[in-house]
Amino acid sequence: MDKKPYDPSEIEEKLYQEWESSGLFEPGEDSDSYSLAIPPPNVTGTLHMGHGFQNAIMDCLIRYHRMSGKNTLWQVGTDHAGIATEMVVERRLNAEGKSKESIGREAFEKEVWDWKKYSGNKITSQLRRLGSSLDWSSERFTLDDEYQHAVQSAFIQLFEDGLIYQGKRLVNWDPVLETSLSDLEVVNKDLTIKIWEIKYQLEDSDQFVTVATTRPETLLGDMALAVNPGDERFSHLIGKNAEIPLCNRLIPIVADDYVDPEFGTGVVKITPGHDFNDYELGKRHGLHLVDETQCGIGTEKEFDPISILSKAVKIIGIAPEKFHGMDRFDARAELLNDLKENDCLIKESEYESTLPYGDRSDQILEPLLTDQWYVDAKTLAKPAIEAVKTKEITFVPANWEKTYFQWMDNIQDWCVSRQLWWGHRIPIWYDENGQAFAGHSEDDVRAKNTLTGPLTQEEDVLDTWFSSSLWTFATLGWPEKNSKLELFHPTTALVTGFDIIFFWVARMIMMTKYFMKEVPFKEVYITGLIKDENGQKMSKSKGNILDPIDLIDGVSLEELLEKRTEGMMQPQLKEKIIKQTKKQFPDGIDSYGTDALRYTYYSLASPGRDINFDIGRIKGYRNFCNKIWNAFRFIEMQAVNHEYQPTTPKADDFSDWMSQKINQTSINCKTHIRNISL
RNA sequence: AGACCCGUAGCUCAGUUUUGGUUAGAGCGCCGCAUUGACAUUGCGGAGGUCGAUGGUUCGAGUCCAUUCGGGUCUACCA
Repeated sequence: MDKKPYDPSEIEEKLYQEWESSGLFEPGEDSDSYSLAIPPPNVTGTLHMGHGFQNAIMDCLIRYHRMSGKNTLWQVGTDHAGIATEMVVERRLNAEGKSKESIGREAFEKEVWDWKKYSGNKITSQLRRLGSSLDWSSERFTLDDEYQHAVQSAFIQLFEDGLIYQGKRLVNWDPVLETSLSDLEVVNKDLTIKIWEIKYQLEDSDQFVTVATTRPETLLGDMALAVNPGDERFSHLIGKNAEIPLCNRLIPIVADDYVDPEFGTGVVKITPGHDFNDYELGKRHGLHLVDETQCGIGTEKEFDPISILSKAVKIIGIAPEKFHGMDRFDARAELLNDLKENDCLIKESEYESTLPYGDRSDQILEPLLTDQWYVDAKTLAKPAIEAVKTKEITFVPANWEKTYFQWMDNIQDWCVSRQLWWGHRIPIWYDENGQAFAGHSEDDVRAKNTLTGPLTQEEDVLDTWFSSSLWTFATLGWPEKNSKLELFHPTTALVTGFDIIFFWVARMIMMTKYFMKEVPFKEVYITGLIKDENGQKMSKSKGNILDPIDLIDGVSLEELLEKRTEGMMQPQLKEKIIKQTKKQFPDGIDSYGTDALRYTYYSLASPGRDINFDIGRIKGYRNFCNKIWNAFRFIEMQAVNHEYQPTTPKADDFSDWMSQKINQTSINCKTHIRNISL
């Protein structure tokens, strides 16, 4: 017998391989089933503490039920993560002096697939290292042929049922990635920004009105001014025209309740092509261009917003020639200058407001008028709301239901098209007249609609979350009917973070209710966020990221520093991060083993609460593992030394007490696991 | 503007609903002692808490109610 203390790395990996190769994690045929679907991690990503935490919980649940005799399936798979992955590959191309446009769509897709192959195994090997007893025999990827077929089928059915439509509307536009984003991908940041007051001359008069704006360049696309109907200061102006400075265009002054007389100057410029509220107001008043020099009001049908920005957010269209081709912010500076020279700029001041940023690109977004595909979320939401109201699905902890309802009750149609190349290409073909037909392939579309003319396929791809909203049933082979789907759907529980309740959980419920007529899962366990020991969110820019694998296998200081500083968006933070890391982990991080890590997660887990991960805790649990290890070593040694032979159990006080304790412990475990209080 | 969460020992956290009930627990850290044959990733002992504050309900409140302070999150936002 060796004299060494507990050394987890030696035994854990070997044991996992034995488990996996023996088929222990694979499901059987028994109808008494229990199933979980893993929230699919980004295929090119790496595991973070949150993954570690959630997988530890899921593994506990699945192992408990497996050992209780249930037929278990823990579905594993990865997500293609459209924008995130496309960005990474694009950056790599740029580093080589290439761009995605220069190599073309097909070559680019191949690049991404290569990248996926290169980095895709990393995440799965990390999941194995965490000891997660996933069924690897049924691993799925959201861009597998079978999964693609499911996504297409879902899209086609929604299209044919009239729940997906194409529309020209304002979307949140990311000017760097040059794609639309859904409302959820917008991050509103609180900032101190500038606000300017600008003079608009009244028609046939030497009088003017003053308008406040934070985006003066949108003036080039103004279609009206608006005042509150009850505001006596301006009631005489309603119905009159004003001239946009520098633009030689007259715009009507309209009355609308949207205008708050208390705010700014009480007069608002209306730019329906570049602001969501203005768009709605413009629609109400039927704003449209009568000719180049005059905007008019009319019916809602006549509403025709104008856009003065291209997809690269450069000035175009009806704006004066001199601004054409200028970036939005350059145009702003230039325009302010011109306004000043023409005595049209009255005031510049600062005020607290918010600006929309892209969650991936971290750039200021621009509302832009484009053709996009939308899912009728309001219709799909109804059964999804019902499912939670009737307790077909329960949230743990229950207070998340409130958050869920709050969002679902006010849900907006979901923009699902993205102007990217990496993803599920929208299964739509257009005929010569631009009419859209849905189908699995060009042949399919032709056959179904008896079309003979030329067809062109839609260029856009689908929002990644569209495909992941089908996750629980698409992984089981839907739309083909099969025994697996029968056996394991709905899944029993979902374990995930609150940050994707809207992105994923809500949409899964909507889609699954629609296609399967049942819920995707019966219980949603919402975990808290793993933060650092000071309660700070773990993030690359703060340099406080911990890799669960490093806690398991240990890491040297050099490696840790390398990891925390590579590929940084803000290199100026590098020194600070190095200093702080050196201080916290002067000798790197010890190897603690998977069991100690998971035990730490369990001990810190409390439904719905964020976790401040304290490195001290894991040390304690490693020592606890060591204790158990040595206790067994001791027993083994004594058994050998004393040539112990098992005999029939004798009734005595001590063993009665022991078995009673063991029984009670087992009952406690059952209760706690049922309540997911680990 | 609305909704939600947190505040308990020096630090990180249990305990708070279902069920209010004697001296409020754990790990780490700290102090003291012990110990080289399962284990120093050790053993034994100890100090340390106005349970954020105020008021209320109650025989009894960390736990229930109201108010309030501090920290955080989400959703929606007016030029």
